[in-house]
Amino acid sequence: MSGFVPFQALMASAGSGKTFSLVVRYLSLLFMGESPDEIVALTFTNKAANEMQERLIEALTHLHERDELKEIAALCGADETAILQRRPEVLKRLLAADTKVMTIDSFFARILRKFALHAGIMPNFGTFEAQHELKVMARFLKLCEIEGKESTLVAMAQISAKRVSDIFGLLDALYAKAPQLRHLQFEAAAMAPHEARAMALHAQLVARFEGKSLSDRGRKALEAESVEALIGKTWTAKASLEYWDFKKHYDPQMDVLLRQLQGALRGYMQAKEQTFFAHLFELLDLYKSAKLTVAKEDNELSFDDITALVYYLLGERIDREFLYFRLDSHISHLLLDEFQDTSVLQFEILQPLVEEMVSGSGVREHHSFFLVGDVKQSIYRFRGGTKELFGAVTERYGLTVDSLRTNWRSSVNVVTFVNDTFRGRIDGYEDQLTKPGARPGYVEIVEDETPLEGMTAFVERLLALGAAPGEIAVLTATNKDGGAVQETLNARQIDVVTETTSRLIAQRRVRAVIEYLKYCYFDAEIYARNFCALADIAVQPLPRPIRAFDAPAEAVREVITRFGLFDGDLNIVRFLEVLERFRDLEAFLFEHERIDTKAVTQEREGVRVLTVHKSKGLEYPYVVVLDRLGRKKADTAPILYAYEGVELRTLYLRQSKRAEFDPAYAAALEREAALADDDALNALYVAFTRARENLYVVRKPKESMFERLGLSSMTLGTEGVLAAAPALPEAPRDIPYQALALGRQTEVVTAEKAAVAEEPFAVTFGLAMHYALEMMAAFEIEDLAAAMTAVTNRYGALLDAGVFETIRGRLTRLLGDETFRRLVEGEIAREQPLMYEGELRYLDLLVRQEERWVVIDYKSARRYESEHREQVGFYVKAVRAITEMPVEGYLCYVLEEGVEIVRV
DNA sequence: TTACATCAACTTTTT
DNA sequence: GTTGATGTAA
Repeated sequence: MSGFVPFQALMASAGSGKTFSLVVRYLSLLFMGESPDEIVALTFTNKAANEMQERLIEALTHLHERDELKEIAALCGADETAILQRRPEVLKRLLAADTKVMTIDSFFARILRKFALHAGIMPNFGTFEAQHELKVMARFLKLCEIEGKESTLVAMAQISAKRVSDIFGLLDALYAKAPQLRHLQFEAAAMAPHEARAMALHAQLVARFEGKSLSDRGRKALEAESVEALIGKTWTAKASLEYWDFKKHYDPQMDVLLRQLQGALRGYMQAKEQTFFAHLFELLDLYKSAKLTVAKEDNELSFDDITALVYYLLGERIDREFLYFRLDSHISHLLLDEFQDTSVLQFEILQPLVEEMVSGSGVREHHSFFLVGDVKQSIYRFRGGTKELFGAVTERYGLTVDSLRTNWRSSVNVVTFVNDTFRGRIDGYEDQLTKPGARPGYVEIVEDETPLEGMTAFVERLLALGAAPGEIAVLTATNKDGGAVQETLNARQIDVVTETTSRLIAQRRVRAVIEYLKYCYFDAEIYARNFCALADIAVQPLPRPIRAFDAPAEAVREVITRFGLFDGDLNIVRFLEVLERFRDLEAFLFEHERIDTKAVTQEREGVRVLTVHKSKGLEYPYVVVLDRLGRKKADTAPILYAYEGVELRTLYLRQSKRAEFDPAYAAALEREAALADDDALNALYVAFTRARENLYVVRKPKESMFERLGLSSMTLGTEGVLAAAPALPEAPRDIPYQALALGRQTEVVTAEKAAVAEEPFAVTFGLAMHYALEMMAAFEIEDLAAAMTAVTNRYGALLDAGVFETIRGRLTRLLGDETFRRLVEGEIAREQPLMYEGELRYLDLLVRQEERWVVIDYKSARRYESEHREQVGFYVKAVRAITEMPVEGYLCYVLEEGVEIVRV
C-alpha cells in the first residue's frame, strides 16, 4: 500500500529532518513515475536550494546505503529491491531534466522572463539588489513636476517634518506591499480646526493658573507655542493634573479641560495621518511608473520589482491558468520549504498553482502539494514573512497536518535544554524527543560583563579539548558583532571564517582605492593620506591621473599595479568589475555608498562566525551563542501595519507620544511590539538549535537578549568533544576518475544563476561551446567535425548556422594553441563530478599529468572574471585535498579574438 | 525624593 | 528617534 499523502503540511521543528522529508518526497515522486520537469520545489535561500539539489543527487547515487530508501519504499508502496532496480533510470532522468529546485525569487524571475514582453520589459533583464535610487528619484521628481504634484510632495514634507528622501523610502515600502493596500482608503482631513481647538483649550487651562503662585518650573512646563510643543509636554498625557507642582492649585475643571485637550490632540494626529497617507497614495502611482521606467531603461530589476510585476501579470495581463500552463511544462507537484517565511504577496502569486494542485482539476490526474515549515523558526517578518500563513493555508485547503517530533540533530542535553527553555515561552511549543542513541552532550551558560572574553574562553577551551576550529561556530546578533568576534579571536591567534556579510566597499584595500579616487576628484590632501594609511605605504606625493569625466576602472588598474595593491585579493578584482558599471568618476563617487556587492571570503579554515539569521538551516558540533554586544535598536519604521491574521487591516503613521492619546494606535503599537518580540524569541530558538553536541551561551548581566528566558549561569552534563573527525569526510570515492557522464555543469547546477547574470543568447552559446568540447574524443583537429555535428544536432533549433561556424572557428584556434596543447597532455577526464565541502560541482576538464593535476575551466566570454577565478580556485583546492598532489588551475577563455589562458 | 528638560551616545536581521 | 545620564528646583 502506498503511504503517499497528496496534500500534506509538515510541521518540522529544528533538526527534525526537514530536508530529509523533502528529499524523500521528491524522490518518491520520481519513483512513482512523475517527471522532474513537473515538480517545483521552492526554498528561500540559494544555500538551501543548492543543498536540496545536491542531497537529491547524493541520496539517489548512494540510495542502497541511505535511510531515505526505506521511506521512499514506504511512500511508493513498493519494496526496496524494486526501488533500487529502478534507481539508475531515475537518476538518469533527474540529471537530464531541467529541475525546478530553486528559491522562490528565482522562480518568479523565471516566470517573468517567460512573459517579460507582456509586462513590457526585455526577457534578459538583470537583477540588482539595490536599484539606481538616484535615477529613480530624479525620474519621480520629473513626473511630479509634469503631473503638477510637486505641491503634494512639499505639503507632505511639511506635515511630517520628513525629508523628501524619507518620503521616498516610504513610497518604496508601500510599493513592495501595493497589492495588499488596494482596499485601503485615506482622505485628506484638515488639521487646522483640531489645532485651533487644542490651542484654545490650552489657553483656557493656562488661564486657570492665572494669578496663582504656581512654581516657575510648573509655569514653564505649561508653556507651549504650538500643538507639536503641546504634544511633547509630559503633562498633556497625564490622567489628571492633580500631581506635582500643579497639585496645589488643582481644581476638577482642569481635568475636564485636559480630557478635551487630549481629544483635540488625538484628532490632530489622526487628521495628520489621514492627510499624509492620502498624499502618499496619490504619489504611489507616479513612483511605480518612475521605478518601472528606470528598470526598463537599465533592463535591471530588483526583487521587489520582479514580485510586483509577476503579481501584475497574474492579475491583469494574463490568464492565470495560461501562465502556469505555459511555464515550461505543466506543473503537477508543488513543494514549499520554509513556509513560515513566505510573504502574503508571494503566496498570492502561487495561489492559482496551489488551487490547481489541490482541486486536481488540471490536465493530468496526479497532483500533489506539500508544505514544510516551522513557525518557531519564523525570523523574517521584517522582510514580509508571515508565519500566520501556515495555519491559514493548511486550514483553507484542508491539508493533512503532521509534525516531526524527533530531533535527529542534537545531543540529549541540548534537546533537554531547548525544551526546558522554550516550553511555555513559545506559543504551542511541543517538546522534542531525542534520537535513539543520542550522545549526552553538554550545555553551559555563563554570565560575563565582557561577553567577548567569555566567548573567547569557551572557544579556547574547546580547541584545547581537541575540537577542530571548523567544528566551532560563534553566533552573533549582528554582522557588526561578528566583526568584533573576529578581531578578538584573531588577536588570540585563532583563525576565523566569517560568514557575516561584509560589503565589498568596506574592505581595506577597496577603501584605499576609493580614498584615492576621492583624492583625484576633490584634490584634498587628506584623501591622499587616507589612501597611504589604508594601503600600508609611506605617505608620499601622489599623481592624479584621473579626471572627473574619465572612466575610473582603467586608471585604478594603474594605481593598483603601481603600488602593488594586488596580492591575490579577489575583492580588488571584483571591485574593478563593479567600477566598470560607472561611466565616470563623478557618478561613482556619488553612488558608491550604495554598492552592496558582497565581499568574498577566502579563508576556509577556522572558527565559523556568523549571525543567527545566517545560521538558519545550518548545524555545527559546538555552538557558542554570544549576547548582543550593543543595544537593541528601537523600531522606528514610520508606517505601522495592522494585521488581522494574514489580512492587512489598516496603516498607522508612527507619531511620537501618540500612544498616550489614541488607544487604537496604542493597541496597534503593542501588537507590533509583541510580534517583533516573537521574532526575537524565535531567533534564540534558531540559535540554540544549531548545536549538535555542545551548546555554550554567553550572556551579559544587563540588557541581555536572553533576559526573557531567565537564563543564569549553569552547566548541564559533562564537557567533552568528539574524537577528531577524519580530515576528509567526503573521501575520494566522490571523485571517481572514470568518465561518468553525469550531466553538464551549467545545466544541472548553475543554469538559473547563469541565466540571471547573462543574456539568453550568451548562455546558449556558452552551453553549445562547452558541449562541443565535451564531445571531442581527443583534442585533435580531426575530431572537431564529429563534435560539431553533435552540437548542431543538439542546439540546431536554438542557434543560427553562422553561430556554429563561430564556434568551429574558436575551437580551431583553441586546438592550435600551444599552451593549451601542453596543458592537455596527459590522461583526460571531462565533466567530472566533484563533491567537496558539501558542494556538488562539475569540472570542465581535468588532466592528470606525471606529478600533478590540471584543472581547466572553459569560458566563452571574458566577464565576471573574479567569480571565475573564485570558482576555479575552489576546484583546485578540492582536487588538491582529494588527490594530495600538486594541482594547477586555469581559466581558458575561448574568445573570438583568440585564446587566452589564465593561471589561477 | 521627585518630575522634567536637556544633552550625549547609540543605532538589525536579507532573497 | 530612543534611551540613559545629568542637572535643577521644589
